[in-house]
Amino acid sequence: MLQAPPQTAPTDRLTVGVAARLSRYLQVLTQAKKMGKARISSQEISDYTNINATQIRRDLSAFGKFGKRGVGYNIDSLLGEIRKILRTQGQHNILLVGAGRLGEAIVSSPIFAEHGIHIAAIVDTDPEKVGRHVGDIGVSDYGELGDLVRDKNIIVGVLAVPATSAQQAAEDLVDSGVKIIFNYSEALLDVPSDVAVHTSNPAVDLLYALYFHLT
Amino acid sequence: MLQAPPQTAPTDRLTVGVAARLSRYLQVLTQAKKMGKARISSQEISDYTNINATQIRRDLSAFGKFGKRGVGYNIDSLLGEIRKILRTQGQHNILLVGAGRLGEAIVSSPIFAEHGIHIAAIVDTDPEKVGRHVGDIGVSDYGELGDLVRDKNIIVGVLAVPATSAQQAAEDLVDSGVKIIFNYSEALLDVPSDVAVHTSNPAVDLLYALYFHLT
DNA sequence: TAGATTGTTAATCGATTAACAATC
DNA sequence: TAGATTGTTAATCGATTAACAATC
Repeated sequence: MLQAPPQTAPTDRLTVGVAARLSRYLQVLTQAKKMGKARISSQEISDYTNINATQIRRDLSAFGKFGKRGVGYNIDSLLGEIRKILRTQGQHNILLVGAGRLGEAIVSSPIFAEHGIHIAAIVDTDPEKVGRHVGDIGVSDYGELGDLVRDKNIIVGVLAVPATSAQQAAEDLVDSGVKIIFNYSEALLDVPSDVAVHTSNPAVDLLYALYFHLT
Repeated sequence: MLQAPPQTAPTDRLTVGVAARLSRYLQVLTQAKKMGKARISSQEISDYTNINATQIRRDLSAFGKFGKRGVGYNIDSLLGEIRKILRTQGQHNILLVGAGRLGEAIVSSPIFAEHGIHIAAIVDTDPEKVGRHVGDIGVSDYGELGDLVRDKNIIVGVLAVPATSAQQAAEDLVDSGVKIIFNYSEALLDVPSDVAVHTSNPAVDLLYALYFHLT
């Protein structure tokens, strides 16, 4: 069987599955590093992600030989390699809509900063909340949403608002030019087809986890 | 439920993928019903979930002919069918560890109640928080965790605590007999192999969404 | 060396997609 | 009827897994 050229170009666009898995490896490596580990094996990553260890080695070896046989992967260098593959080296500015309990919980999480995601602005409609600080960031009036998106070079809008306000907020983000929306509300959003909506729904995950472990 | 079993046996255990997708359909249907809709097409479900419409029809038709050609699916009846398939009709009791901002946000979300998941108890180590109410539920002292798990028939523990406390809380849940842990912290948890850990990590999803829409 | 773990192959299984007849 | 959408098939693609030589 005639084979294609030995090194097929891995610089092509990743599949959704590969990008999702690489992101999870990144998170495990970040945490393992914080715990003081210097090396990690594919089996350890598998234990934390429930992704098959062979699949992990396969994913990584498609981009290079990052591991050492008999030893495992160096956490620092693997972090760098995956960041290169995902091109998430730069800073990404996001705007948070909603300074309630969920919004506060999101801002206070170290996860975003660890991955180069910068919460550049927070807006809320409640006059009581405008001017207050959540973490390091002052809460702006909701009416400034459009200006903030332009001035702060916002590329992602994160919705941490009640379901009843989510559609309106999504429309205002879209009108300001935001093309990626992260929806933490339970609402279904109608947006133009060139806008990507990711709805993050922990309760849905829980439901399916229940199915699996109760039967 | 006097229905004769179809020829192929769909009473077998579902695959992980099917169970996860059915859970997402359930969430979309629940929301669409709240919005006053009575019917929905596979294409509409596809728009909200980013799951291919053919895949949705295929998933559903494996369990019966729930739709009407030219019309779509009746939301109420499809909700009932999927709940039957996932066997999530009953009440499931969960215990929440941590009454901070994230814990409060979780309790105040209507999603859990909508899917028959009952937050039966909340514990926290902070004496300031013990005795207070979060939503309808009083906060108990962390030391009562074991008793609460037994008395309230808890099957799932939800961790909404800082990463530094997560491992200890996981161990205490495991010692009390809990076999399903939902981890909203960024910590990596080491638990016995018969305990299932689901880590829900919005920032990781965001990271991979960024890869897809920035390139 | 002896043990451990990667990198890789090959086989299988499930997901995805286009297409379209059936039928509401 | 005419338009819409399901249910289903068939082809293809990606994920999963076991196995194991290479090699640290």
